[in-house]
Amino acid sequence: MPEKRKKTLKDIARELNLSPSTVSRALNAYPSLSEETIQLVKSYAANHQYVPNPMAVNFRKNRSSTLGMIVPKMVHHFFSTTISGALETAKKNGYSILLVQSFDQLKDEILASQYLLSMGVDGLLISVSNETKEAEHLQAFLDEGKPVVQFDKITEFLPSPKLVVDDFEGAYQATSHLIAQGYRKIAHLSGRMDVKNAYERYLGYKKALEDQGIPFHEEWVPHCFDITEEEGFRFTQTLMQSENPPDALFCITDLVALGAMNYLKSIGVAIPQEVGLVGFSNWMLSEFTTPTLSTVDQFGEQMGSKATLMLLDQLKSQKLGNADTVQLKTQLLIRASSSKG
Amino acid sequence: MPEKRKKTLKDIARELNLSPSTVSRALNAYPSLSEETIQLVKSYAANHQYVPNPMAVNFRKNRSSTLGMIVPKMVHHFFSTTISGALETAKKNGYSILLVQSFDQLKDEILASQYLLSMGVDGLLISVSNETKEAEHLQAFLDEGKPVVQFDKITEFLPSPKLVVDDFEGAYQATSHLIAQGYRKIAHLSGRMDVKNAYERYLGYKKALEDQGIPFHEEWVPHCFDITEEEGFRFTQTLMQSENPPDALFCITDLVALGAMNYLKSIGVAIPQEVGLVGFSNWMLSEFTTPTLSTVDQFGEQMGSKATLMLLDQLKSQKLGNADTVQLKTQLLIRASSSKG
DNA sequence: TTGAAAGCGCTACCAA
DNA sequence: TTGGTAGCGCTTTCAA
Repeated sequence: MPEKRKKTLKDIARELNLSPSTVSRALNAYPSLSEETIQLVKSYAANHQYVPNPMAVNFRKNRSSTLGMIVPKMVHHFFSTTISGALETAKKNGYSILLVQSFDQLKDEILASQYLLSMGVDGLLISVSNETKEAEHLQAFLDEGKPVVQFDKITEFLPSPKLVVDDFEGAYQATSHLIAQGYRKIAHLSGRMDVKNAYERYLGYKKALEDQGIPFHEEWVPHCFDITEEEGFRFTQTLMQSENPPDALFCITDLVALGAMNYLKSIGVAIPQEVGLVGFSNWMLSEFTTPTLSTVDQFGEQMGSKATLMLLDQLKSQKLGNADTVQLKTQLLIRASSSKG
Repeated sequence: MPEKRKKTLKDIARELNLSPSTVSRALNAYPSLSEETIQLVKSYAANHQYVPNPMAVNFRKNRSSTLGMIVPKMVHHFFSTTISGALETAKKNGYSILLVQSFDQLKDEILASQYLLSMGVDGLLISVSNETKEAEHLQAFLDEGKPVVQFDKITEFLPSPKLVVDDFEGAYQATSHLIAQGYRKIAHLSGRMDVKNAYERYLGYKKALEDQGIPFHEEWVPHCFDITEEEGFRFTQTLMQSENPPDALFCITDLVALGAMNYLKSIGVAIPQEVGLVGFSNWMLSEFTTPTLSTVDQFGEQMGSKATLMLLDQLKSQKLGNADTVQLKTQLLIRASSSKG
């Protein structure tokens, strides 16, 4: 390799007959320097394409300028938008992001945490796995003085700031919309009740029914475990074949709604005329189904960005006590699958 | 913050009455040390949860253990699988990945390159934007002795190893499959002819027709510019309304095929009975359309992993001359949209 | 087989 | 307003 020796700060100091400290201060715009010196050094550095060695800076400042980020699975559309938002915001603030997937398994999440710690990240952004029911591995960050921000999928076992979507409200609105469209027998393809988001959506659904005086039937709330298209298909089949089939389905996520849609189409049920359908998360695919799928948008990009800012705030303030939960609003997107009129 | 002072290598040396160099050598399993000392140091380090400071190591070794990765857009399913594969492989080899998106714009790609360079990455993985017709900004990496590997979307303007999918062969197989199914009037919803992947697929399509003696009609090959569902819909409409409508469509990507499918369904054309349909890339959604969409899988995970290995190889060998192109096989996935029988 | 010590590039403290 | 200089934690020569 060409091995071009890079110019260092010391080189500049020598060439300019200044001390390294002065050059350093000039480059970092210290208040006490003369405007003259600052200009001299800055223009010289620019003209000789001096680039500070980031490794040296980080080493000296005892930080890595890197944030760890753990998500269940990055191929999930929502998480990829979340990551995208976090990356942009981190970059703008001089940080980079080290990304790891937990594949929704506690075991992998623990490994990921240890890995990030060993890589010396300055803080952690995490959306926990479905299996996470304790948080020792995350507490380890706090113990080292490294802030953590949880987003979307959170655990109460770790005292850190949390950023969530208002799942309850999103589900409430989705269900209310179905009611407003004239549906009365509304089922909910739910998730695991020990996963907070799923539980909140369930509660929002239930409350909406209650508030408009629609009876709630436990048997209309099957629980998906893996949250797949296949489960959506299968549970919808069971529901539709029961003696009292529903006339609308509110699904915990778009993928499940897609399964429901596919089953309904397979037996020739008209959507939305005979059965209404609403999903959750605004997956890319929901725009392109036939009919298009009504859903609840979670603003993933914004969430990733906001979570990063919350983490950077802690890094700046050097305070770790905060364990507040910030809620982001959702937005109901009404598309063809639930629009009778 | 609690500010727990971390144990350093020097601490261990003192506590064990050894010199720092010996401890360092023991931890890194140097050949010349006595087995005894190695064991002593290693177990002591483990018991006192010593973790080497990665910043110091990188600084000392004048590297960052970080690879830059530029992709057009990470929310695209193919790229997110690619990233996933790269992340895993990098991690296994002690490297992390710094990810940036170009949003398919040269301007952003240039900024991304400069950013990665300033962050001191050791090498670059890149899938170039549609706009990239020169490579000065990438040459800058080579000039600094940092290896580059291009994958999927490549430019010939940079002499670096390249990893691509055999687009020609994939398109050839897809088209041949349609012919084998009995379709004879096969259109191709193509892309920009100045983008290599699109051009190769176009050539594969054409060659397949030629080899089986099926006439080629230029007017059956509209060119998408943005590669969207909307374009798929619109161009299919134009084709189907022409005096000589095709009986099959091979689409440059699944999203375009989805648009085609949606148009065909909207006018009541039966898929695959009346019109056959094949996409490209195996987007997640292609499994879940009705009917399910035949497509060409590109093994994104494997591609990301392989590209990373190619980059690490160069890092190890310290040689930058190589500009070979490695081709990965594709796999035709035959699903309902093209299965008459 | 082990130790001593220099030094990677930068920042920040203490002086002047 | 500027300079001198120690030192971050580690690796790696050179010497023993």
